[in-house]
Amino acid sequence: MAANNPIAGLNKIFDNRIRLGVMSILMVNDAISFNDLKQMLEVTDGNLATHLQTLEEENFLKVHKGFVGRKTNTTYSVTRAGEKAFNEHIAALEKIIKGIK
Amino acid sequence: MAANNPIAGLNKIFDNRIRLGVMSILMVNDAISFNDLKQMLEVTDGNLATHLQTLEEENFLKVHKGFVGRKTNTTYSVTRAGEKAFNEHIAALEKIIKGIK
DNA sequence: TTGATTTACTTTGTAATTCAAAGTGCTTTT
DNA sequence: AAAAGCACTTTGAATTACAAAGTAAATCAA
Repeated sequence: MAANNPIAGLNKIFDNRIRLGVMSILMVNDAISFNDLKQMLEVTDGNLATHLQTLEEENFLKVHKGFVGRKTNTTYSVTRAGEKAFNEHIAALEKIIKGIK
Repeated sequence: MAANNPIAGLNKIFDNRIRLGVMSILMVNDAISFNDLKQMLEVTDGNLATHLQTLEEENFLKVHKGFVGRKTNTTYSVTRAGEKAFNEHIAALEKIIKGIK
């Protein structure tokens, strides 16, 4: 194994830009709604929903189905595992970036 | 358009980890051979070849088919356009990372 | 000199991924 | 009552990614 392999520490889940975006938003904002994410990332709802599902299946985020009055209000936040995995991914990215400069 | 869209500045070409790895290596090393890249990134040659082709078609890198003695020695290096595009991608990544911390 | 190996690929075929669009069910607004 | 919004799911098509096998020219090993 090449010890200097720059991409070895990257997480495949975060190769996708939308999932990377979702995570980066949720790392600094607690409990963001589906609609907010959709607007922030400028994606279709079907597309966003599938990526959120992927992230949820990986246990990287959790869903809170709540209500505002009688209207459903779904929010998302990162799990401990998601935080850990994302930080590791970011660390790998930083290593790549540092290698360049 | 959401002005705070964190993923807007990312380049689709560099979403792929192998292409990201190739570029990050070539940004700091001039004239790296096919075999060196293959070993550094731990990929199959078919896989590497197609990603190099993609990068070449985008005009992000150029190929030098040279010789060591009478043996072929192909090396790769980034183009000006590749350098620019990659730096922009890295800048977008850094912005995402900075947003997190 | 014959056979194995290396380099730098290309070709092939499959599997996975990504995405938009349309549909669903519930609620709210008009 | 009708239209629109929210939070999805389903569908299907297109793109992408990948390993494995094949190729051609050269080198090295016996």
